[in-house]
Amino acid sequence: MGLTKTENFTDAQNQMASIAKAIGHPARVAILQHLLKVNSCICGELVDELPLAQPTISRHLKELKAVGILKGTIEGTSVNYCIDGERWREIQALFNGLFDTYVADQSCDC
Amino acid sequence: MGLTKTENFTDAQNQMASIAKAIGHPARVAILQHLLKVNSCICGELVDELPLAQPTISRHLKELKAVGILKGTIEGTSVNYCIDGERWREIQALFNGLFDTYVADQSCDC
DNA sequence: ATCATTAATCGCAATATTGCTATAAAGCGA
DNA sequence: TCGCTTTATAGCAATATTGCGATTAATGAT
Repeated sequence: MGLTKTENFTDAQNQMASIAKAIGHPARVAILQHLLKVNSCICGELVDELPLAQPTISRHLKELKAVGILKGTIEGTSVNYCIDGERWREIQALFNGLFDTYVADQSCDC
Repeated sequence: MGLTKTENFTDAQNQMASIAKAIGHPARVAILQHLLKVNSCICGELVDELPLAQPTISRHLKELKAVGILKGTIEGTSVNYCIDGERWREIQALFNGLFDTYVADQSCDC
């Protein structure tokens, strides 16, 4: 039905999924990479950088902001976007928490 | 249009996005967590574990397999699924490659 | 051979996502 | 004020995703 049954999963599982989903689009990966390189930039700069229309970029920014990865500060007529460092580290820890659960001697006959 | 313009992004960006997208569903997070706990299991076990129908679980497994996170081995009438350890570490490195690009003194006025 | 078990696939319906154009909203400068 | 710049939103069309029931395929057991 296109409708994820979020109510059947834990908050932690849903949160993990939301963040991964936010990163799960090449345009949003590109936005993150650009922000990592230049620290902060306005929407228009990304419009010049990426092959997508301005409203599309704006929407992708909104989604990254929704999961807390980005912060946006109004600065006159433009909006300054940057990565939320604290949240960034938090997310990294969240992912590594999952990754590190795999133990080297994990035995399986596959 | 629901159609991601993958051709406008780099292979690395698309790969990163595909993997994140695969993890970006609570059912798939739950599947990974279960596999991390029990090392390997068959589809039916996940059907008992998760509140989703068998065809739905099967589909989620397929998506995780598509990006290489899981391996499945036919074992009689059942299929044994487990995490591909090598790929798992590879993916962890890929994510940390992105996360670690953030430097602590990343200055921004947000 | 027949039946049971297990998993994958088909095909559907509902919802979500992506991208665009057109438009609004908000601030700045002349 | 009027226009310019910048970003967000509305609204649409196309495609993708999610989930299910029904079915198929494949193996193993009787």
